[in-house]
Amino acid sequence: MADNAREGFFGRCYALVRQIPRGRVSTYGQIASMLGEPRKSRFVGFAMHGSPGVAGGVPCHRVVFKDGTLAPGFAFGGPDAQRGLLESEGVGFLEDGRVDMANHLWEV
DNA sequence: TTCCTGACTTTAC
DNA sequence: AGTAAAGCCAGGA
Repeated sequence: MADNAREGFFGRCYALVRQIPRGRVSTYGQIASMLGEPRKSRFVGFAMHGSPGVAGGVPCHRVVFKDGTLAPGFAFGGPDAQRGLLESEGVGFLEDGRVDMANHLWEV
């Protein structure tokens, strides 16, 4: 299906995030880098905001900060919900409340 | 139609 | 090593 940049940079973000397997997470910068634009990290997250949602095939909850932390309170209703979703997928968390990217960072 | 803001990251001093 | 500033594109008002 031509989900290839159908909506500009946003569409590309959705397509890429959509390829993130269950139990795996990725970072905004990582995704932006995959798109070939490591400078557009902001829009990756912004694209998630305009994303159709998890039901739309865009698991924005699998996208976290480069530090492994979650959104401060812009997404889903709180990082708690995001944490719950990730844990439900088998993603481990650190004592600091960060995602265990060391073993769950999505790599192509 | 124009201006501003926005889930971030990187580089520079 | 830590702090500060800059940069990117798109959508909404």
